[in-house]
Amino acid sequence: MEQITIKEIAKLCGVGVSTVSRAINNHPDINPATKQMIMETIKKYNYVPNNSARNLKRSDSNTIAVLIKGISNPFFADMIQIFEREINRKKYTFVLQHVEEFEDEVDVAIQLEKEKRLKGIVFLGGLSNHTGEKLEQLTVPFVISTVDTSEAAQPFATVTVDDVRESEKMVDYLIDCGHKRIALLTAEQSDASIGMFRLKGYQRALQRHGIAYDDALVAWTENGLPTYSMENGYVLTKKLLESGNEFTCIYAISDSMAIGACKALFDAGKRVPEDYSVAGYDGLPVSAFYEPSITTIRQPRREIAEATIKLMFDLIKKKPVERRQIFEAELVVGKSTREL
Amino acid sequence: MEQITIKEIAKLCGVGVSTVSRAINNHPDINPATKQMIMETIKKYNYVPNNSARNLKRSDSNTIAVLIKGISNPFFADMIQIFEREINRKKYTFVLQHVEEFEDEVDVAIQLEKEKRLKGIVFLGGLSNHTGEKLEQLTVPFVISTVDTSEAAQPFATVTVDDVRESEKMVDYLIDCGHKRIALLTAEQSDASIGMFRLKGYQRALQRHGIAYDDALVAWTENGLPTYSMENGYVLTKKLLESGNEFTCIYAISDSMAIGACKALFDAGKRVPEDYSVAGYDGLPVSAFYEPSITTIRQPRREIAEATIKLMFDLIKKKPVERRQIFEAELVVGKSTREL
DNA sequence: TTGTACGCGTTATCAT
DNA sequence: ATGATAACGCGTACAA
Repeated sequence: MEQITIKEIAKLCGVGVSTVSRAINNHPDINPATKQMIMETIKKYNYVPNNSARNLKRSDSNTIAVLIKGISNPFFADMIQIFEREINRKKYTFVLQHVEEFEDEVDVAIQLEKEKRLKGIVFLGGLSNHTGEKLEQLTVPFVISTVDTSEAAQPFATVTVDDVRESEKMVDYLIDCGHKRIALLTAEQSDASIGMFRLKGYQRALQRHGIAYDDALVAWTENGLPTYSMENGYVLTKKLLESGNEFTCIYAISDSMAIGACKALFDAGKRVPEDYSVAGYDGLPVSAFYEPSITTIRQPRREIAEATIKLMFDLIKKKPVERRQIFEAELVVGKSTREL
Repeated sequence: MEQITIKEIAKLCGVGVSTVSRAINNHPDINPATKQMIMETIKKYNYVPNNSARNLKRSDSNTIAVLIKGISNPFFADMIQIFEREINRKKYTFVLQHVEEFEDEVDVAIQLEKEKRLKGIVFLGGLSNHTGEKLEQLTVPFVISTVDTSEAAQPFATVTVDDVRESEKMVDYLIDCGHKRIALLTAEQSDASIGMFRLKGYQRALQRHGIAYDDALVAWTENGLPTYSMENGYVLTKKLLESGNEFTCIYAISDSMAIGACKALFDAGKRVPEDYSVAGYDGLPVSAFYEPSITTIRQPRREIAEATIKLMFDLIKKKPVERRQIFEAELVVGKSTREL
């Protein structure tokens, strides 16, 4: 099957290519009759304009790309929907770009910006330890969503929660419930992002309440399992139980891990929360549907997503903005924790 | 910031553009010294080739696109990983393309094929009621994964399970457990795809066992909620309970709905499986971690994903293939159902 | 081994 | 309102 081009359509219609182009792109100065005739032959011959050629020629495009590392993370599910809806609502084109595990999201962004003549970029996930040198190669505005880079004096636009503070809030609550020996399920020891922040919040809460930090109660991810998965939560909890160390509560840095923890406890014949309290983080829908419902930190995902897009457009429109927006998360007390 | 092009790099290096091109694309006939020099200036000036121009010029690209409708569906999560891994393993480029809810996935495919000079296309999700006329506009091989179009004599390459048969298998099992009044949580009444198939399996099982099909036990999705969500399962179950109709078992056409059903039952003071048995479909990881674990139909997602890619490459290589591959799913008996 | 020049399919500028 | 033509940035014959 031969590639049909705009030239051939022009020939078939007995007009010039520019007229066809005008028809395609809804230009005003074209005879409605000619336009209709052209559109009909286009339909008839199934002509589809080549996007590469368009992007090459165009100088701008009203397109906003959302780059996601870890696209199947349930945390992003409804956020993606909101990005899509809000960007379309502004008559912009929404492009969702998946970034592979081994890829550098900034490299992908730089490439995509040129390829698609982007107007703006949203980073979702990943992007933890970037010095920012590379980010300066981006010539369009960008917003980093949900990743709290937290290094002071970041010039970048970010919309996040304060992971340290929220984590501390949770552990505060658990301590207030009377728990003193709180186990922590967390990321790899090398993690310098979310895992580290939530760990820091844990440590701060302990310290403020005069409880000694006990290494033996911290379960680091070290098998190859996906950090935030239920399976990892299960495995870590099992190891914790087998260690013989005593604790009355498990705080997992994600809801999925918390659910895995519950399952491990059930399998060991324990009850939640009667024998052990279990808490998570994120406020995924499943935390409310699990039985017992999981005590968690509900991140305002909708608000974060909406604020991200608003910030994006404000930057595009060069309005004055607050570049560093921090949302407050909500402690949701479920049935998985109890007072001692 | 000026767009830096291959020409400028050539000028900076004092060579012709073709030499720069050769350096970039790892061509053999180039002086290693020249190449290194060029690569250094490229790095120095942060030159990134424009993909649109490349795609425009190239006639082929060793790229395979995976088009997904409903990208945040947890059912696809690990499948995406496998696609990514397998395609990369074959030294092909993997492109994940999200299809918006209101978009026609075939239109997107046609456009993308031209834009990126694709070698092949995988459809994941969506694509229910296509007559196939449009699909014929695709000039590269494509595979439809997990969507059982099931209309006989489809000339398309598909990798699926037999949704009707598997659904029937589940209901068979429930009936064997002694359940006679089995409520069904299903999709919209207008659904002509997965929802319809699983309904059909339900009906067949009832019929074979001489149990009358009772309209009152079928809860159709009709609020605007996402069909396969926990929330929808919750709402439908609640309505079912309030209807006063008697039943001993709930069969939901997805695990998420089943979990929502359990929650609704718990909230109504019922126990699972003592008061009501609950079954799902899909075999998502969460079905095993939920308490009680959900009796479900475990679709072999890994195998389906791997077979999809294998079929894809066989089609590309024009090897003889079995165009219509049907995998068997596994009935996983959890603790959410019991014998009467 | 390297450089020149053309064309990929489209849009935009400038005539008409 | 319409048509010819020059870019857009790159790859690749072809010539050197």
